[in-house]
Amino acid sequence: MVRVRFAPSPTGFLHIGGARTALFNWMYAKAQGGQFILRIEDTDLVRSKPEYLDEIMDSMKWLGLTWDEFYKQSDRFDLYRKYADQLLAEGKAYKEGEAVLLKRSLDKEIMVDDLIRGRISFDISFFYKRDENNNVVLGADGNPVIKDEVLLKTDGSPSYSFACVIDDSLMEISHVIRGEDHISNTPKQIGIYNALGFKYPKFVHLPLILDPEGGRMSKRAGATAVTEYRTQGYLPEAIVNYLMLLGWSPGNNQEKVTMTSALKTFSVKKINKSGAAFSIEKLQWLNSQYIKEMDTVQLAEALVPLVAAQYPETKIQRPELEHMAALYKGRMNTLLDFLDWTDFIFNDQVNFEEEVKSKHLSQDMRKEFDLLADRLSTIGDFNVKAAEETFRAVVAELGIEAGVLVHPVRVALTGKAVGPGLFDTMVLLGRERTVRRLREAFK
RNA sequence: GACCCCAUCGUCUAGCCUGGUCAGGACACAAGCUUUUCAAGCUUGCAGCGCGGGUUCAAAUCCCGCUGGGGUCGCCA
Repeated sequence: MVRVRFAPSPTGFLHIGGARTALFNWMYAKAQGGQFILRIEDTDLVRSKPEYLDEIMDSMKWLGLTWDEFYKQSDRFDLYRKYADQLLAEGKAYKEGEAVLLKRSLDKEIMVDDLIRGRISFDISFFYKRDENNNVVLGADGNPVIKDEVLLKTDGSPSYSFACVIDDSLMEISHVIRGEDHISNTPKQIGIYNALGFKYPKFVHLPLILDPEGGRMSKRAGATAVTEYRTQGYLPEAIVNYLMLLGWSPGNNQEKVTMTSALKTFSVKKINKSGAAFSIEKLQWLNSQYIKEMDTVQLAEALVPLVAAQYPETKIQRPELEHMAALYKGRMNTLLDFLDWTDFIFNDQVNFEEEVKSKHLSQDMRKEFDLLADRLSTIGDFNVKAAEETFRAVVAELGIEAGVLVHPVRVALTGKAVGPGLFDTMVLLGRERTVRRLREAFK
């Protein structure tokens, strides 16, 4: 039975890199018919915060990464203490003040078998104690001093490695899938497995996500927390799709992948070894693809909270929102883009971009606008077809090219030089506001 | 610095294991088509095996070195 775990520590928001680690674990569990465990590593009593825990769980649920079992290390301190006492009794550990340290065995080298990297061997010098200048500290006998691993800290809480090894063993984790930054921790943990007499799980170290320049992922490089992407209007499906492509490929030149099809081919051995730079452009493209495919009703539903946050007083109702969603869904990269496109509908006053206004409305077209407004006021049903026929008739009557009138009218109605078809826009705005904005354009 | 990992278009990647198919796809970028505008869509284009040695009839693919990038070196996780 495959059993994997994601083990975040609640000392910050769920990071996009952490989300990918969780995703790969989750996918492996699902692909193998196994179980996915969420284990909260809150052994740092000072830095762990309940609000971060809530945020991590919310983000995971939002991404669809649901878990089969849940544990918190802070509930298990007695257990770690018990094993520390056992090692103490066996003479495999010793006390230093209140802390408990592991006596290191003096193996010449330590092997770690990694499912995607093969065998990694560590030089024993990895465990040498070093001073602030990184020079190896020598003991009285002239040999290097080995730095022993802390098992229990002075405050009684377990060290990361100790709790991790005990939990992975007791929870019967079959595959430890984690970031590459843990490779160097693995030989230390191997020592703990050996002392405890526990079997090793299989290790899988994922390549790290790099910033767009290939450097270390940091706040400066853009959004790092999953919640930030959420508030910026990215869909969970798009994020999940993008993240799975970072270090793994479904083959067959697929980019947009459904989870169902991804799970059919997902395998740990096909995961890349090299780090992957995060590209916001590709995420945006995927997001736009998912938005375009979204059902209009569903899209409108997703837009409701954004609209409510931006326009708490709005009287715009659901049918109209759906109409807007249908018209703009082809031009959104993120849900947030919707608000930029549609501000002219929510606001009484049109917000003109100066450049656009001077380009399209500097020439006085009062006469043409008034004529159009007159005709639009008198047609029966104000629909797209009727608006277009009326518009074409006015243009013909004035003896001008359609384009001469189209652009200024769009700017007068929306404040923008670009957007969906003009007649769709008119109908969306409604006759009353369309006519009013035409009449007031040159006042 | 020490130890460890890694290396295909600017970016994500297929191909590498089991050497021999013009090194394939996607994002971005550029051009064209379409069009009342901008997007979208469709078509086309640009662009890559880090360097140096081997092994071999043949190397992106196997081996070694170099260089470059990343990670770790806490009583943080």
